Amino acid sequence: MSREKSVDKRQRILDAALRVFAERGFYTARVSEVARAAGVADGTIYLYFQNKDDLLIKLFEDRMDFLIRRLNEDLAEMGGTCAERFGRLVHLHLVLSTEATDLAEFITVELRQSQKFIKEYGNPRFQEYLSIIRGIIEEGQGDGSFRPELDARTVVRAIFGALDEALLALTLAHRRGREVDVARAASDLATLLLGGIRAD
Amino acid sequence: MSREKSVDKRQRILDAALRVFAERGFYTARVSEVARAAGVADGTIYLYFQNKDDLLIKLFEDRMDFLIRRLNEDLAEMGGTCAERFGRLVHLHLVLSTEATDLAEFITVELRQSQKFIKEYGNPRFQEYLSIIRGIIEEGQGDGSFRPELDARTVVRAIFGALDEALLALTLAHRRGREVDVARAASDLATLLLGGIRAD
Amino acid sequence: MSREKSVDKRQRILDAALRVFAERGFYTARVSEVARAAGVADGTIYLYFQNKDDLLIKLFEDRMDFLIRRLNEDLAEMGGTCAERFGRLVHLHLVLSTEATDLAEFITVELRQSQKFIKEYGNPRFQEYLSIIRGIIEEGQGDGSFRPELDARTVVRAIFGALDEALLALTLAHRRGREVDVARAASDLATLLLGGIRAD
Amino acid sequence: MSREKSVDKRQRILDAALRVFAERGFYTARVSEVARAAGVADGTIYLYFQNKDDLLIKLFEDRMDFLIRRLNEDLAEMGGTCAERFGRLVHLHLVLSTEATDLAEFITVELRQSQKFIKEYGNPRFQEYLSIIRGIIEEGQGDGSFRPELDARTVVRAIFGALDEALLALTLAHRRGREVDVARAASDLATLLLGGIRAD
DNA sequence: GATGAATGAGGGTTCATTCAT
DNA sequence: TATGAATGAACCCTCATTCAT
Repeated sequence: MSREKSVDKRQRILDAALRVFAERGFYTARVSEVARAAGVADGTIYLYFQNKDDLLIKLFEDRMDFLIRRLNEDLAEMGGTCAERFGRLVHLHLVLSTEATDLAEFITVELRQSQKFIKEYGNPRFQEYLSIIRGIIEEGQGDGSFRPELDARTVVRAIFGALDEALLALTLAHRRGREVDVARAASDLATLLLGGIRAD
Repeated sequence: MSREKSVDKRQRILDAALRVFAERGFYTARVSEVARAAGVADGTIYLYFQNKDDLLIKLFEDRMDFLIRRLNEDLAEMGGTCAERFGRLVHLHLVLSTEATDLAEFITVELRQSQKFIKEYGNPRFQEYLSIIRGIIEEGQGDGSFRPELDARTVVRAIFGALDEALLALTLAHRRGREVDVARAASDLATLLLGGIRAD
Repeated sequence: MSREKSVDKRQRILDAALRVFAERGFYTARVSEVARAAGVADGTIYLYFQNKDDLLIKLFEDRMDFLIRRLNEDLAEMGGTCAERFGRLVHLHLVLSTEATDLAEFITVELRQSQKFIKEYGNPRFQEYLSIIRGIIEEGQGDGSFRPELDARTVVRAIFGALDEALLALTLAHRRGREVDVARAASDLATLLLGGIRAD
Repeated sequence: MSREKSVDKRQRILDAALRVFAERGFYTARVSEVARAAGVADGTIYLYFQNKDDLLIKLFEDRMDFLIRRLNEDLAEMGGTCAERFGRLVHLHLVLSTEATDLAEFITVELRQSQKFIKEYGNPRFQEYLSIIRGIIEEGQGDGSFRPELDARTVVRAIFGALDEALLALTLAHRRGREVDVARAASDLATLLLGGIRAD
């Protein structure tokens, strides 16, 4: 089987794992469920991943890489003020709730879950995501548009928390079939957070 | 055995579960570990709780009740403006990172974890906690000190997210033995969030 | 459950393991087969033994202890010359083929099998069994009834090999329902081996 | 690929299997390990052997054929008395411990292992090897140099047992890097066994 | 109530074997 | 022939839960 197809199969397993983990949660999900969802045999998963934990880690890395790349590309091509870029970031984050519901649920619910992520694994991709936010904040502080006296790390962490929780709320609402006005939520959230960081 | 002692034992199990779940995570933790930590036999846990899930739910309710009561009492006796009360709330939330580290870790990490909480269980205590924040926001919007055009629900959710994430960051930092300036963080966070919601 | 009964259950598992391992071989045997043969649940085995390997080791130790004790007691009370004692030892070894067929098959087939026994585990009980034979040989060399120029270790090893192989042959014959004249075989074997070690 | 090369590959697999089975034991060894050691793909093994069991059987036959042929040729060209031929046989058996360590370990450890060999498979090559020993014994009994009253089958079996155990002991000692005096051991063993079978 | 030995369903993982290339 | 990715049956072991004491 060609390298092409192998990459394909690995990706299919990751895609399936995303769906299954989002639906059932990592610990509740069965490896055999992921296999079935991917259309492969149970054993095949172990050709591409060391074990169930490794699948979680690799899935997390894969999707964070995707989000980080998408965010970087989008912000790179838009230009604009820090405030505008910040608003764009908020929008891009929240829009996952409807455009990539599984991913949104996976990120919001599973990110904190495992000791492996938060403690042992260290989670560099998460740090990278935070550093994108931080970049905007510090740029704004540098050009005088954002309040300089606030500790950027605290601010960034708070902003991510606000985004993440909002995303969770929107995602669950969307899952339950409720109408979700992502644009409005993004607008409100951007207003709120910008109000807090903007220099007078 | 008297009612007194039974209540005692139930509480001992809850306390042990908090420690063990904070340390190991709900799914990774073993019922026998909770039993050992509580100084009771494995079977005893099932005299007070239906099963492991029920233990998690009851623990969550128990600690949220504690937090809610503490918060309500503290806010009730302090009086002051909405902004002052909001600042107090932020401080009380973050101070858990050093004064109740296990609880902080449990809340921040386990709260999102189980589908049972978020979807099936519905999680009324969490809603109650949110409603305390909401009360302050709406009161502030009512008396003109807070910006009225923001959707209170979105704001509340974002604020909780910011608090929760900040608490997580502080808790993990504390766990790793790093010096943590809770007061500073609380001050920064209050400034940030108040800046966002305060009327001009 | 009392200590008494636990010991009982542990022994029941060992007895069952002996039967199953003799019948099926260690690697081919399933833990669940041992459990069924012992009349316990699969998991119960793991209350008394760390894992399948440990069960094998403990079984080996248990039965070797039994054989060693039996041999020592029997030889202790019989007295007699070294040659007579040697003849008795041969008889006691071979009689296992009909009086403890499972044990005979287990010892002859499984003793050499596992790396764990021969290499890693080191196998002190086996050494102890050899030392009983060695004691007789060296005593005989000491009192001039056995040839002193032979290296006792080589002799002992060869004697054990002869006994073991003879036991295997008798056991398999017995298993196949053939008439087995253990006394004759023991007599021939004793004659043969004594002829080799006896001083002229 | 020519017949020549195929035979080559079959032999390479057998050689690899000998090494791997000696090192790891049949049940612990993986087919993929044999394949890697042979420098072929896993599937290739199944072009030459029906399955893992068959590989073991064929390997056993191959090496026993080798031993039997070597023994027959060596004994045929040496001539001499039965006692001398017997001494030669002992030496040839034990010398495997240093000149063909893997083979020695394979024979001594794996020969008894599988029920398949002892019960189902019946093991004609092993019988053939025994019959060589038996030939010498019976010839000696016929010409009056060996004691005629001993049952040849019992004697042969005992002799093989002694040889086999001695070979195992020497092989393991050699594996552990200890100095092994094969000639001395062979001499002692021949003396011992001849003393037992020789007519007075 | 309290115990903890016993249970046994269930799941992650392995690995002999197959078969499309 | 040869390959090695893919398969999936099988098995060891765990651990939440029960229940006789």
